[in-house]
Amino acid sequence: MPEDPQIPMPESMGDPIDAPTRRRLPPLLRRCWYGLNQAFRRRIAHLSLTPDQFTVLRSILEGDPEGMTQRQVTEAMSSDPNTIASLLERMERAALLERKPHEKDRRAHRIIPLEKGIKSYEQAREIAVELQSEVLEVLPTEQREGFLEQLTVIAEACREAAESSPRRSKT
Amino acid sequence: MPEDPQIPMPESMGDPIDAPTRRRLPPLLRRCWYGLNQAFRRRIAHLSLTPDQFTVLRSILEGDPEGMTQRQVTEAMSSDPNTIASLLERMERAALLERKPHEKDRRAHRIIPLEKGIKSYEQAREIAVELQSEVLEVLPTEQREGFLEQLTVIAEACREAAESSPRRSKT
DNA sequence: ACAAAATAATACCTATACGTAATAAATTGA
DNA sequence: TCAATTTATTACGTATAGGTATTATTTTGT
Repeated sequence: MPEDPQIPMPESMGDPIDAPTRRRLPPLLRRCWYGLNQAFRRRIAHLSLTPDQFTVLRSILEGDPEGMTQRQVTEAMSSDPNTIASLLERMERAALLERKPHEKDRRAHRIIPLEKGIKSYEQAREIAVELQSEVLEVLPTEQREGFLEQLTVIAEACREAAESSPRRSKT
Repeated sequence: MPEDPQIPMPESMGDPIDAPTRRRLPPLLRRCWYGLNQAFRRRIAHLSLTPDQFTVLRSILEGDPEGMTQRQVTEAMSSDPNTIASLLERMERAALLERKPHEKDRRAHRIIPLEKGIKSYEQAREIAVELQSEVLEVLPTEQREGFLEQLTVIAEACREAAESSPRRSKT
């Protein structure tokens, strides 16, 4: 598709990699994530659901409606056990799901979606699909799959960067 | 570089756009942003600086070291006035910057970086540059600029989606 | 089998994210 | 000019992000 085999190279290519004139990954990801999140939050506010609560519901409904553990939800959401614990606590209070003792592992809980959670999820999902299409539409059709593939590679690299950056000294 | 002019089309292309088998923009952006942030937070923790505080310093140092208003910082960070207000308050307490009354507009403040903020920023920036390179390296060189361009387009679309999603009714 | 290490959650803390409301000052329009 | 509107910031409340420490269990190594 590129009419020129040479890589298109903007003038800014000569600038240092962190110059404001360069396209930099972190600010771009920041704008993407905050913008997408804000849009979604506002569009589903009437459902009394937050974007993260939606993501929890998506994770457990697509993952294992019979009951993932909190740890599994944490992994599925690329999140943190602390964050997930309080998130699930609020969602249980809101009757979106329930936590049952795990029959095999008495340390763990099974997270079970409730009717209210399933219904809210289904309504929000339509809005999510519409939003995603709206955003992806700004890329030419032929570029979309390639872009998402590259983003997948970058996502994996980010996850690895996080894992290889320990909290304390690498004792 | 693609050996086949045809767009590579995974089998999952036949699935509904929100099927778990499809590459979906929101989960990918989530993994990218959280992973990158977590990695950066851990790598600069010894500087007593958070990723957002770093972003504030970058914004004012690249924007106008003579004193942007909080509103301008808010725009530069694709953030929210409330968030920025408390962020700046903590940073002022930590002596990273100071807020001076604006000489033209008595409602506004000028945000001035302090020595400590500049020093911390410079140290963190090297880590940020290294991290960004590390992540981008997983893409073949020829794909990087194109990817960042597409991400720029997506970022703009996300921002527009957020702006066109009002908090309340569009009264 | 048993002490040590690993694991699932929780408790508690600080930092963001952002909604609503209030305040004060600047801008606008008749 | 002056009342109405807009704008910059703060105050306050709830939700999320994630660090450290603790508890309860399970798994491991010998």
